[in-house]
Amino acid sequence: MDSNIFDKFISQKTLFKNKENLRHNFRPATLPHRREEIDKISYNLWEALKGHIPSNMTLYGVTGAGKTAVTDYVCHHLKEKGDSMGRKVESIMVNCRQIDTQYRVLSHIGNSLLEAHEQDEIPFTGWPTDRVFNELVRRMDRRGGVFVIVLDEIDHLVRKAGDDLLYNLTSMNSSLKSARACVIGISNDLKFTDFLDPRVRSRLGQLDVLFKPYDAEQLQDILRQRAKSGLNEEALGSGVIELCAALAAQEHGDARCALDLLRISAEKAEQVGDETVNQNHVRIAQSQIESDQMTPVISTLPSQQKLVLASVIINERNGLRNVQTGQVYDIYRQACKHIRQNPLTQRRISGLISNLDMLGLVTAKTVSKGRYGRSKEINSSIPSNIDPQQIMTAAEEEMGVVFTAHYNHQTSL
DNA sequence: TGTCCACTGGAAGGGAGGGCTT
DNA sequence: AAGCCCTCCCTTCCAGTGGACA
Repeated sequence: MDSNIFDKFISQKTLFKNKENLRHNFRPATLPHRREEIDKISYNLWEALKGHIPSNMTLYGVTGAGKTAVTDYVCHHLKEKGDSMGRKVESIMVNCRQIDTQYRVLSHIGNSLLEAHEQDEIPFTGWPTDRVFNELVRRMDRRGGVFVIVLDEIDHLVRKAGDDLLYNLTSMNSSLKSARACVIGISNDLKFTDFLDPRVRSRLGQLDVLFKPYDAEQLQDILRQRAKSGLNEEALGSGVIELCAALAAQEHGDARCALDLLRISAEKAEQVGDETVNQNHVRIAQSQIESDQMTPVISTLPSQQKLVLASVIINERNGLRNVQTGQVYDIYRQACKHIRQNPLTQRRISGLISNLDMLGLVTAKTVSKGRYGRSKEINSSIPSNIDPQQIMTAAEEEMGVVFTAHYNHQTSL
């Protein structure tokens, strides 16, 4: 009889009741330890159900402190209540890390307001921004009701593109005729408002909500709640929840990290055919998460960034720690020479290093060495099993591809 | 106390590549 | 086709800087 490669999975006993419940973007029926924050936000958004404009809000807190989850949760309830009361309330969530220019945020919101039968999407480029804005206003007015615009990771956008978007969005109500809008900004950075124009700052900061990081015990509660609906009862070994919580508490109380740990630990246990998850699986999961997070980030890096990263690692593998920008630049230039590419300027490399720092691939601390100048102290955060030579080869291949494509293009003319 | 190093980081702007409008 | 617009990647220019050293 023919066997299918998937057959063994079908007959395999699973440890999960519902794996989705263990994902961080799953919305559970209750959110433990966030009563106060939920109350604050929902009290404000209650205005929307009365047909008034809620205050704009800014939510602060470290990653995995529940900002996004709470907002999503409250908005979901708001919509539900609005529907039952016959009030039109809509929330639109935009992640400003992925959608990170004014134009793109406006067009994203505008396109999310398209009715199913409509086809006139705002193009991803080509229009003047004010036209996109006017189109958005027109679409919101056509729908009517109150719109809650949630800008997640807003600090990222402000740093990159300035505060024009926030200026426009927070003064939107003067352009709207029948609809109303309020803005909720979510930020990991308490001080991002320093970058804002005072007018924008006062309009956006009408109501601030601070999310404290979860402590280990709170993380345990969260994990227990999710495990109850996500895992089979007998699947959970002793001390697993505690260990996941403790490890995540070290990561500044990141609930997202705790949930990932638990889920992947269970996957690991399942893969090797164990009937319960134990602490060993958690350790394995932890190291997998670390390298899993890193690899796709590195591979999607632009080729020049790859070269810079490789230069940092090469320095480090030669026993140099706390390398300065100039030293990285030297190695980078040699690398360019090696693969026959023109090096970029040091100013640009300095910027690319800061970029790598933001991505968490290196740490770059500006330090002053007095008479010997001011520079960055750079160290890589790359696990030792990643080979800088591979990164360089990848960069080289990409540049080669670009070159060939360019060359073919030229000759075909 | 002033100098000076090795940068940092902001600003302005160019040019290529994508697209829209007229 | 010409004239715009937006984004990305990059260069050039330059003022600013923390702290060791003379």
